[in-house]
Amino acid sequence: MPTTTAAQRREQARVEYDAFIRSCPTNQLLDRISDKWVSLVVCALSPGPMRYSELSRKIAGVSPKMLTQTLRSLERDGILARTVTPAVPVRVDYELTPLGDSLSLLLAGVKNWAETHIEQVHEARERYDAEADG
Amino acid sequence: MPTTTAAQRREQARVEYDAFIRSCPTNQLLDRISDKWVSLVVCALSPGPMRYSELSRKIAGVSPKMLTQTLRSLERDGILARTVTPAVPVRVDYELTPLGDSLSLLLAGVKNWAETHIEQVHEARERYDAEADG
DNA sequence: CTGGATCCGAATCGATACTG
DNA sequence: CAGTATCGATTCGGATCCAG
Repeated sequence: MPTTTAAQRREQARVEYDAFIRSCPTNQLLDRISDKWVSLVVCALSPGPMRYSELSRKIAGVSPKMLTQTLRSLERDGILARTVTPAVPVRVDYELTPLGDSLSLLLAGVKNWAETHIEQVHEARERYDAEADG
Repeated sequence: MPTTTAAQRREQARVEYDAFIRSCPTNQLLDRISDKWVSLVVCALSPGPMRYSELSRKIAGVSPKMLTQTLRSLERDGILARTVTPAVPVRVDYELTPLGDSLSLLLAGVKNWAETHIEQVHEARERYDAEADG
């Protein structure tokens, strides 16, 4: 007789669903842009190219580790291009690709929605929290 | 002389920047919709109301804890409404509010971008990984 | 200047068991 | 049916040190 039934079946469902989710383009994209630093980097780069140290200063609170990590993954995804200029102090520039520009446009849409509706969200929160108090 | 300099200054910058980020509506929204389950719940609910157990089944891999947590925060933000019908087995329905509908529209836009561009991302990844190999 | 490697603490997720 | 409480596992992010 089976020592596992419900647990195994649920585990199975979880794995399958996980695969489904990961294969969904929307979720892949959400996973990507949801990263805390991604939108900031894309936003920072949208006016034009920037050096590593410039980004590091503009984004302020980011650690070298996270900045590099973010930059690398965005480069891998074709969102931005990395250009190394071999000099005595090495110079590295980051620049949005056309795909990156397109993404920054989408982000602008998100930003627009956020600015239009965030107040409603805040009001809803206050109502909700007020009820919780009473 | 100070034993802390760079670290302290960065810490300070981090705190300030953190405040800036959190006050930014776009980031607030991104934080919200980036949650693994949020988009799934909104998507599941967009055709119409659903009961807790229906959601639980439709979203499959979610644990009760995460489902409740997601539902609660969405309710707090005015994205969905929770309706309790006192009966012998209690009945609870969840339904998108107008704000939630609006959000699901935005999500549709995101989905559209994702489906249009995800292939480019995949191609970029393959190129990148191929270079890494060689 | 531009990062890579490592360690560690915090936060988060998920499974399980239990309640009304 | 609709959750809540708890605990363990995992993951993430930051600090630090080091290298090209």
